[in-house]
Amino acid sequence: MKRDRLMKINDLTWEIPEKYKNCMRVPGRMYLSEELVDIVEEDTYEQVANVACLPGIVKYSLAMPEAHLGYGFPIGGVAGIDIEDGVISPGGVGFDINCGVKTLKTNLTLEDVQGGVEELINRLFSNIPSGVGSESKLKLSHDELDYLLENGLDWALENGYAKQDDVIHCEEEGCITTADANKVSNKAKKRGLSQVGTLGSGNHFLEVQYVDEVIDQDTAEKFGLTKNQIIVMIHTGSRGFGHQVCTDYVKKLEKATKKYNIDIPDKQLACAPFDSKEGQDYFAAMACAANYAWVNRQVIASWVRDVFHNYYGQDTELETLYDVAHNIAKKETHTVNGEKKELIVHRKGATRAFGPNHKELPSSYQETGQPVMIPGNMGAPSYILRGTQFAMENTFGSTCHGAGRKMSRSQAKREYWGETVQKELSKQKIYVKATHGAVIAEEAPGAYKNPDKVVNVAHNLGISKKVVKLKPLGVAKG
DNA sequence: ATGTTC
Repeated sequence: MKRDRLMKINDLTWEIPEKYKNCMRVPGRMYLSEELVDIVEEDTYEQVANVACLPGIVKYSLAMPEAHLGYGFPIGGVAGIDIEDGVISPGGVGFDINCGVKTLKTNLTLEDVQGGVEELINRLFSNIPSGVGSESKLKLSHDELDYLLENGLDWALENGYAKQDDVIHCEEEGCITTADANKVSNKAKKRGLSQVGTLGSGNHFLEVQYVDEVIDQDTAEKFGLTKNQIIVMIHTGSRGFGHQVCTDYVKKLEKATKKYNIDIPDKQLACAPFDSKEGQDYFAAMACAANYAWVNRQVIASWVRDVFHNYYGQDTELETLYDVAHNIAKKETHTVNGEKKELIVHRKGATRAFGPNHKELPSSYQETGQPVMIPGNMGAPSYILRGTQFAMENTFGSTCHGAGRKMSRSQAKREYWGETVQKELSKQKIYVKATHGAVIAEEAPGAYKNPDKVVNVAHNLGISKKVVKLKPLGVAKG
């Protein structure tokens, strides 16, 4: 990245001045270490500046420490936009609407699973469909799907896939109530009918981990986390359903951008006034995809429970720590220049990180702030952090969602061979089971930035604070 | 991310 256009605010905060582009309404703000500044692509910097041109954006166009190139908005991008005179943009949510992480904490320890991880992962792999276009054991009728889209986790509760505790420990309690299934195309619904309870492909995974290090003892206790405890992380989203919703609405909002004479520097920032018919239709359809993803992760969690119960006994506990979205636009109230404002907060490859005493958090997390899950890569640690007041004041309550790619998928496939990567991971006692070698090559640890360095920026800055460090034992991938 | 090229 060209440093001459960046203004250094402090060691971890960099600003793109408002005057960099004529259309910018606010400055850009990127949270990066010196080292990360050097590896962020020039185009990512441009994307942060472009987002600053959107009508209604307040404070800053933000980029979290993992920032890299995305569709229109950067991955790791956060934008708070005034709902009264601002826009909503599908590019600020991403194609995989409500891609996110659900974390289950077990009552098993490292000792309990030693020697059995390979068998456990194989069982998880064969019980939870994965891969591109994978189909579920669960087939829904059109009416059932419509109900699921508008009711989210309540559908899972009523159909025996969830407990009340799962609903409480899920962002938004697993349902954006303004979802309207009439705003979703039949094409999207057709793709969605057979994919509830499927993992998908790419960076999606199901990982068995253990708590390697307790960093914040007090919060770890409140989260119910202890050293050597076995943890399961589920990373997936709304599959072909959400992808189709995004595709449909990018086209509709490209037209709306022209209709409402909105001047944008990049076609991929297609948007509509939040308050317009097009904006509200997208928001109602996006909510359906968000609800779909919460149900998807919950159904997978339910099958994960079945596998553990069969393998380790019926009394094995797998409680939800939390389920959090990292590709979503949410209606939230934040303080802007001393005034409370209703915003549509776009988080794209960014995790919500609400701090203590936030009314939207369950009572169990009022004191600590919400749990934040940041996966690393197949061969590296993941972290559980907590949300902070600093995040509320500086990032609309957001932090990074992962380490961020360092290499494109195609480049990774040129650099790595799946089976070689698998063998190297095996030497580190990490068992990987995938549909084919290409996915392992694309997801090779070397294709990602060092997660410790990215998480440390978030931690040192204070937009989330480390609670425990997790190490992978085995992973099932699509 | 994605029935990986409308």
